[in-house]
Amino acid sequence: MSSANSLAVEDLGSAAQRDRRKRILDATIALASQGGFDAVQMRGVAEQADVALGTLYRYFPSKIHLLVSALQREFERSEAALRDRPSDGDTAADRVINSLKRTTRGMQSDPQLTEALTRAFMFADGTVAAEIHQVGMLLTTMLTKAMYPEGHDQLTEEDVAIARVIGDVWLSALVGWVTGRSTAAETGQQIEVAVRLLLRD
Amino acid sequence: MSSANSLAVEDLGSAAQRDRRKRILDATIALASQGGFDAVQMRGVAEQADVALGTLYRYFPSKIHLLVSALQREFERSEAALRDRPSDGDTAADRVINSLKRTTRGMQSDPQLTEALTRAFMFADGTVAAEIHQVGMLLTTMLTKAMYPEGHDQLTEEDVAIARVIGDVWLSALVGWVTGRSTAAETGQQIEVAVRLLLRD
DNA sequence: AGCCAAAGTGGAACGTGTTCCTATTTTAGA
DNA sequence: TCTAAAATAGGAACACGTTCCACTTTGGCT
Repeated sequence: MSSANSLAVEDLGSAAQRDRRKRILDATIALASQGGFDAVQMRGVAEQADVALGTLYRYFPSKIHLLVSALQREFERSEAALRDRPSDGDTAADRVINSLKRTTRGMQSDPQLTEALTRAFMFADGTVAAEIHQVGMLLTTMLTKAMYPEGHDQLTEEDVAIARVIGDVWLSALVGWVTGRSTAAETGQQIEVAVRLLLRD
Repeated sequence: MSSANSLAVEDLGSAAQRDRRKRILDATIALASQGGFDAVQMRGVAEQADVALGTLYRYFPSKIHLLVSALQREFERSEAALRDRPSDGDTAADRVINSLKRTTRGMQSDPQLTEALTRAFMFADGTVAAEIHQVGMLLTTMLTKAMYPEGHDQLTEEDVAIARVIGDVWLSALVGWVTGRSTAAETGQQIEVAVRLLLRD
């Protein structure tokens, strides 16, 4: 730990380090928004974040780590937005569909960024397991909260399994859209069909 | 078309061209089996296939195209095997689970190859849409045949939707396994749970 | 204040996917 | 059989992710 009296699980280091990390992720997202995965070039990120290339690699050991970390930050924002203003609807299916469509719409409003982050996520190998796991947890949380907006003492195994399946379909649909294999409308349709199959109240 | 009396939809060219193509895909699969995605290096494939680098790129415009084409060929073999000897079982769910587990087991017996092909598939962009679509069709065919082994006059939209969702989950599970985020057992479990949720007879 | 380890800088260098070019070989058609 | 076009060989060159190194700056401790 960098400071003896810190109790945080994640040690984010000094203020200067937090600042560098933020600048790097900001630069990453700016470049990704502009030109997608290919436009995120390590030399470019370093320059735009005003950091040496070696420093960039000290913070993020690969381009994939960098992009998945950016995804994590963005996703946390989405989840927070959903927490602030949950989707309403009469049935669990409606609420889940609404939540996913809102999130999807948000991502589709910045296609290049979404392309960059999604490609990185799908390409990530075992060395990025920690970050990937974080994102998966966020997604599951998001979905089960939509299923049980009041909160629930304990989720059944089936609840979690359903959330996981929905998450898988959502990711596949997103990949299809990102890689230009399906339209935004088809993506929405795909998600809706899957959710209605899985959550027939 | 290269020959006036060919009626095939896919023009495979002269015998020499078919042979080159086969050699290239053989070399690709050999290298992938041995060392996975990273071991498939374009110079190495060219050398092992006894073909110039430029020729390799004439046949397959990128490493991703190359690997997805290899996946397609392998997948056609799997589908044919399943067609020859369909999985039996009392319910649609049982047959689908058996089919997927057989296929999955086959892939898991060559982890490096599977890693290479799966990563390529997930990373593919719109320029590979044609090949990707082929693979998707094969998968859907495989699943609907397991659902209705006797054949069916016409599949309902729901049938196709279910097959698609199952395919998505299967791919996600495979990616999880390939990237070292889940074990073979978890992968099988994940598929089984999804199928039973979707196909409750 | 002075010291030392850690962090950062700047940039060279390497590997691999991809492009490009010229010379040679193969193939199809007159 | 001869010729023009297409395909292939062989390899240089380029781009970008990644590694490495020598040097400088920063920050905490005595």
